Amino acid sequence: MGYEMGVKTSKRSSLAPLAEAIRQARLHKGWSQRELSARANLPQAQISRLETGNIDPQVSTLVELARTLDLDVQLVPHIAVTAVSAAVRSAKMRSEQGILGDRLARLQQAADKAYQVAPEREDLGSIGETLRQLQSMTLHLVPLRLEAEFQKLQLTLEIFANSPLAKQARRIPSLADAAIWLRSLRNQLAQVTDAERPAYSLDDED
Amino acid sequence: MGYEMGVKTSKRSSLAPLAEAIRQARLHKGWSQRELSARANLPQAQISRLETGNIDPQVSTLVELARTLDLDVQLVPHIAVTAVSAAVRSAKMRSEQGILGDRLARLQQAADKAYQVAPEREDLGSIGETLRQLQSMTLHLVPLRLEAEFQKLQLTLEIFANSPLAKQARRIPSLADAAIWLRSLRNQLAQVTDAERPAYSLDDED
DNA sequence: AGATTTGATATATAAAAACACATATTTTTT
DNA sequence: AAAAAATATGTGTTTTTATATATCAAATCT
Repeated sequence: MGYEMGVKTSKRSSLAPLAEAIRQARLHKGWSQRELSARANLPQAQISRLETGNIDPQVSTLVELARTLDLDVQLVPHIAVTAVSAAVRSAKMRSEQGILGDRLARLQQAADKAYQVAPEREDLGSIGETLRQLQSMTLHLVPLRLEAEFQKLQLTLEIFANSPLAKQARRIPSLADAAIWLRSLRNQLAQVTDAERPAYSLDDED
Repeated sequence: MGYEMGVKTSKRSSLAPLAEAIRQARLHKGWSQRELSARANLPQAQISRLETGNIDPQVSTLVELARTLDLDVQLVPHIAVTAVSAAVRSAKMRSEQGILGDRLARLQQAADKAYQVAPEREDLGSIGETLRQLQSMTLHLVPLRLEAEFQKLQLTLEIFANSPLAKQARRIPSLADAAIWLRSLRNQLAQVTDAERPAYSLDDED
């Protein structure tokens, strides 16, 4: 199977960074190849081949994938690459901070509402309080990994607040767990703010 | 000839900016399609078709052309495009200012040398003086259009300084012309520095 | 453990680029 | 105005992607 792949591989080696960037962007959105394939209207097989560097796609294919992933294909002068990298990094950071802030605000609102429904539940009070504290902290990290947990908690809180039955439900372990988890998260962040290194890494796992 | 071009054009419309960027980069280098074709090791016909948007090239083709033109194909997050544009603009500006400064310094050196050879020629003295003034000015524009003229002048000065025969040549109109041209250029720039708009446009002619 | 999802490959067909030429058509130079 | 250079376009062949579909192995979820 290894016949005549000399030219191919050399030609494609320069494409590897682009392929990897596409993959990372997709993972960052939490999309599977199939999900991306549906959104970009391209076969999943094609995306796999592209990401693994087994093809040298046409520019329109790359552009379409990029567009779907909120990316722009641009030609950057070599003399500007470092400046551009810095600009991208800081723009990303700002954006993710904003996303995190919005999430925390919505969570806190949901927690407050739930607490009004059931003021006897200490865990709800704790959750609201911790969320308030988290918001007031200047975050030195953008803990993307937490988004899934946050989403679950948001849902739980909303269901609790809106369903009149949920109040007297026999047990809602997720809420108690969430209270504990949130407090420990706040403690970790407090350490960070007190001049320590981040407990959660800032970079992606590559 | 216009049969079935619906899909093609729509697919390719998003590529137009890239094609145009390649063309502009090539023109900025002062290269013909043939020159680029030789450097990038691609047929000229292919470059023409790409620049006119008549094909949807493979990514390796785009990357190879870009690399030859000192460009990098990058995926820029939409949220970062404005910041990136700014970064690119300022990096370009810094670089071009540097190029212009170097050119002026070399010109002045050549003019001085020529003046030493023939101190009786007033035009040479004027040229040297004007070049000195141009260098000391903070330039608000990057007059790329002038590079060709500068190059010619540089050559003329060097030939004059190095050839012992040139001194008593019957007429060297280019030198006298250059002296006048340089002075008028300096005057225009002086106006600019005195709060006016640039006489030469900063942008390219598109 | 079993079911589902995910990513990588395989195959066959259609479409398009890459290529090497040749040749117009425009633009620039002299 | 003529010559030369630069760009666009045409043709036939080869190579490669794009697409549809199926399958397989591995990771993930229940």
